Amino acid sequence: MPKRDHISMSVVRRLPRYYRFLSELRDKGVVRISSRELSIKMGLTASQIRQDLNCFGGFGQQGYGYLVDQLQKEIGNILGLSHSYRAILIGAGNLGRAVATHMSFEARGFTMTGIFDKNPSLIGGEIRGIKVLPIDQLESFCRQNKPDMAVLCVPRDSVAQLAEGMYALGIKNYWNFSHYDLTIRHSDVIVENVHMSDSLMTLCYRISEKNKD
Amino acid sequence: MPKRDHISMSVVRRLPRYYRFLSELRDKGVVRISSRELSIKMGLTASQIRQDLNCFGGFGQQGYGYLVDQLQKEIGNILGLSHSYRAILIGAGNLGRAVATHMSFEARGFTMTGIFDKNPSLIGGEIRGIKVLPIDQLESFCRQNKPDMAVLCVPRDSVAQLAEGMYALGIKNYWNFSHYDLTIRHSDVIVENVHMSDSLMTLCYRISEKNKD
DNA sequence: TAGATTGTTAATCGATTAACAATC
DNA sequence: TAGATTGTTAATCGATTAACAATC
Repeated sequence: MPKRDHISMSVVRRLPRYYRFLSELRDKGVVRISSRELSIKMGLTASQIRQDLNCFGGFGQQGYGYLVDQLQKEIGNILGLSHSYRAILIGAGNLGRAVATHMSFEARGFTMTGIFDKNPSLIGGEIRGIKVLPIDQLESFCRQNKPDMAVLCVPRDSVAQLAEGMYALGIKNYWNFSHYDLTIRHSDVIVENVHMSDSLMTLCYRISEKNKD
Repeated sequence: MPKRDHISMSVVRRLPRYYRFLSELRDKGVVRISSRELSIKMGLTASQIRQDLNCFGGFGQQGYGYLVDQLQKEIGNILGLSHSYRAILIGAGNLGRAVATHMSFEARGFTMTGIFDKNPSLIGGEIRGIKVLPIDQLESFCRQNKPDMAVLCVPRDSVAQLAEGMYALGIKNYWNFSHYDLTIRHSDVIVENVHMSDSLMTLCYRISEKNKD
């Protein structure tokens, strides 16, 4: 389906945003949109939108624009959201719980299949209908369920070693919230590091710059 | 202090990451580092690091490198982390609690001064020693305490209207977790939208691409 | 057909990298 | 002084924007 065989990361990082805007338009019942109208809503140029979409295919109709519903679905497919990759959560504290309950994994290509913690007071509890298991059951769980991805909501000091072990159990993909830039030297590993506090510091910078004037 | 008067956003977005890496090195007791060594750790080029830093000043010593402790402090100052902007949290649910407890606001230029919710079962509770107040006390609180920034952890449908009201109460800066791209037309407003699920979708894309081969 | 808007190529702009002179 | 490494300029690369022919 892709017209080009390699897509630049800056385009990829814009796809989820296109997906969100189109989903919202579709929910509002908007049938058709031109690159120009969309560009105004999203704060991009019409050129860029057409350029981006054309990395993957010609989804529009000349003289008419794009069908919102169809384009939203196409981008969902490009993102692979109809997959159902098996995810597990490591760390059922405040942050883990928030991530597990706030993200609709199902709508984003994943199913949550297991939750683990080492804190006895959390073990046995339930999050979204899934029991929190002790971390020492991780190995047998992985053998049985072969999860595709792990959400890491553990303290920063434990994450490197933990990921090491999980890689040995066959987990190759990580969504990492641990405030530590996880890098794994294996070429088949994908890590998405999320650093919420980077965004807070950037906000601090921008406020400070503004206040200088 | 800045050598150039306008700094590109791509440089700004890298500053928190420099800050984190340097903090870690300092904590490990590393005294001195060259752009080349740092570039290897961070996965950047040495050129880029020198270029980035020189937007703000000559922090290094030719023939020697950079003093880790000093450079970390300089970047902290550039980011404005020694400020103590007054922040409030709107929405004390799962996500709000996680954000409030997981971010050390104090180390990032902010102090948490108030927490608000409309859910009676949350009101009166405490998060990090701060009482959760009913949202209808927001107005009087703002008059008294003049918060600089609001962390928005509310459902996506309520955020636009809420922010509208908060702007009227004098709040100009927003850290928005509400799954909605908040845009406010006033020129003195700064919004940092955080979309964690964008990162999840990007991960889904990358996994799907990898699995194609 | 005329009007609109895409898909795509070409031009521009900005960000990254390379190179090297300055200097510790 | 020689060696190392910065600060800075110049070259390259890639991403964004502009323009326009294709076509619905």
